[in-house]
Amino acid sequence: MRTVLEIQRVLAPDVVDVLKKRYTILRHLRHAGAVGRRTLAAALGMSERVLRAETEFLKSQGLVDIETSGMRVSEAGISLLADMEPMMKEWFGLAELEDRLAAAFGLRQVVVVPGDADRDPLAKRELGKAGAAELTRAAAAMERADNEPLVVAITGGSTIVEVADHLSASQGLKGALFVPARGGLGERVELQSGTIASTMAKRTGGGYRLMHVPDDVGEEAIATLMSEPHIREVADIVRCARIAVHGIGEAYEMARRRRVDAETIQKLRTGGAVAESFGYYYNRAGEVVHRMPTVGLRLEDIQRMETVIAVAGGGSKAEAIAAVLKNGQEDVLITDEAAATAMLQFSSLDAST
Amino acid sequence: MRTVLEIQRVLAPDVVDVLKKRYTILRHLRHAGAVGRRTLAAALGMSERVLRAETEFLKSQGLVDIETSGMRVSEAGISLLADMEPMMKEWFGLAELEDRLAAAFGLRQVVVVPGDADRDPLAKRELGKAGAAELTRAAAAMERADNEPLVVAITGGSTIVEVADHLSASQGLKGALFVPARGGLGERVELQSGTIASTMAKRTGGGYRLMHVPDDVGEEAIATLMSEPHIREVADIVRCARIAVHGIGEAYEMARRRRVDAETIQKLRTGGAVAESFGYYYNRAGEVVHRMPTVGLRLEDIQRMETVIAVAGGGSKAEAIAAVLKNGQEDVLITDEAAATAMLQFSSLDAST
DNA sequence: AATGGTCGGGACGTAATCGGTCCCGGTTGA
DNA sequence: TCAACCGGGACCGATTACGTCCCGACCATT
Repeated sequence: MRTVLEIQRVLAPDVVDVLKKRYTILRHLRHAGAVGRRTLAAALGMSERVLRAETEFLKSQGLVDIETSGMRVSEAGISLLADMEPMMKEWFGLAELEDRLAAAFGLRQVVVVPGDADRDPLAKRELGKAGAAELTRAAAAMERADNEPLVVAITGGSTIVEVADHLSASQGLKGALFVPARGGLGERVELQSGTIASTMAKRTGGGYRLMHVPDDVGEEAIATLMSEPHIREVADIVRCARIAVHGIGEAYEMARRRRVDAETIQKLRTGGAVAESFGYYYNRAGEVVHRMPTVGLRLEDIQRMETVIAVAGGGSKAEAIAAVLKNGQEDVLITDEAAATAMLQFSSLDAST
Repeated sequence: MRTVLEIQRVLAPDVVDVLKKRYTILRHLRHAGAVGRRTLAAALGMSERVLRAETEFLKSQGLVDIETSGMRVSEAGISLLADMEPMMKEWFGLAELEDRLAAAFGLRQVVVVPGDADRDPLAKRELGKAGAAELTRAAAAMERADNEPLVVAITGGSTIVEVADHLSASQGLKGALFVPARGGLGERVELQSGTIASTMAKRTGGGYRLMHVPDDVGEEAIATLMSEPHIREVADIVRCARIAVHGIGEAYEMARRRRVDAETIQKLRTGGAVAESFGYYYNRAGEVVHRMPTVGLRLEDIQRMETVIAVAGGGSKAEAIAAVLKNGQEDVLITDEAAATAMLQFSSLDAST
């Protein structure tokens, strides 16, 4: 039997956010006493208008009193706040996880959604939603020349599909150009980066480019391909990408899905590969032990990038995520509660050995 | 300590509606099996588009599967539905109350909101919201000549203030003309019908007219006033009203608030007055025992009206509401759970004696 | 095999809402 | 006395919601 809250998370997923927002406002307001809209909005990092809408709502519910000197929480509001405190603790536990992860892996920002993507499809959707939100925000924050489209590099995987599905048209992403970070990597077509890039373009009203590169070609064939003008052109665009959104996979799982040859498997095994991202395989220390031979982004391109967003969750991926983050290209991580908890355990174990 | 649900009812009142809507869709869908959008929309009385948005959401949550033959509830949906059933019963209890009230008092439609307006301010707000929704719907359903504004007659009272506060601009009410149903009845200004009419006009973008009639004048003075062109003009407009929205009060309570003279009090007492509405006082049988002398709507005008909406709640008003409804001018009743339950008790008592 | 009805999905224009921004007159506290 | 801050009002572009119609696919009946 599910709880009321779980049912709501399925049937009306946004309410949790709304509740959290209003709770936060009430809390700050109780702490700050009589304070005005602009001051409060600045303190909470909200825009004046949305905070205004919220406070007007809270006023209409009789939870805050509005006086000429400012707003303050009413008796009813204080009582409600007290009743909410315990049930909010659970949700705000995530904020603490975020801070600890950001510190442990040197990230600019971390978002942790509740649940475990391994077991709960909802958690995966939440990952996608959060990823889409971060991408949108990152794009909005970029300074852009008018004539130059914002290039966003995308990898494949089911998690990134979720990100694509939660994107929508916005100012920041208007006219953005979505490109696959790397060429064909032998996935199913609906999980391939090209498919995802086109979805994103469609949903945001942007454009996209594809690299039509055959799978399973050798290093020398890549060199030949790169001299093709079509491929070359797209590859050049990809290297101008300012944002990248990528998933993270377990090394062997990815190798299996991509049907890599026995020789490579052996290489991964001797190298102790645990993680895959962007077609690179990493060991637990975050060192690259193998690189899929295909065109597109190289590690140094990723380093140059302004915002690299990793989206991956599920307890089973914790080790892989930690490994990739140790390599240290990422700026933003979107993950779930299960992975976050496990990652912190890994990282404290490493620190102690 | 409040329950999660009660907290939500305060902090996010709309979710209950959303939940109910989605639950209803799931339920009907489970019952109907594979069925299409249009068919389902017709069965549920929704527009095709909103049902589509909902089913797309339900699909995105994995609760329904969409096939070429139609939509059907998925395994996960069935399990969720089972979990929801008990918690929904509580909310759907209200639907049953609505049906019984409609049958008992011969009403076209009844809306029962949860709670007790006597004790819970939220219930009163819900009354206002439901009243505003019904008014909007009634207005939208009217056939209107282009050049003739839709006239809506309004009474006073705190409940109708709530209705006004929940109105917003809509197509149906565009250009509507709000008028006080009757002249000054000696209330506080913020509870007077004129004030409310102007609020409604402002919120909907419509117009309003006021009757500037002094309080406490005799019958003969009324006749004189009616010959005044200004008064006369507005009174004529009022009588063309096609919709009325009114509150219902307890007889003595209203008499007290309006500071009526001792003689009238005596008249009310001998007549057994229990209820007041539109300035008319009713006994338990629904007979008019007194009429406040002022200009505006007469009982026969109300009879002619296309839609008369009564909005009143609170257990203490149950008897008064029942009395007014027995007179039988009303088409639509908006009330709350406490009043609804008590009214049904009254009505069954009456039937048995 | 033909056909009429219903299916999901796509598209489009308009109404309504949201949200960023600025302004204003009043209040307050230094 | 005055500057800073207050709530409320207003405006406008961006975004969303929604009514409506169309299309090709599919199915059952003819």
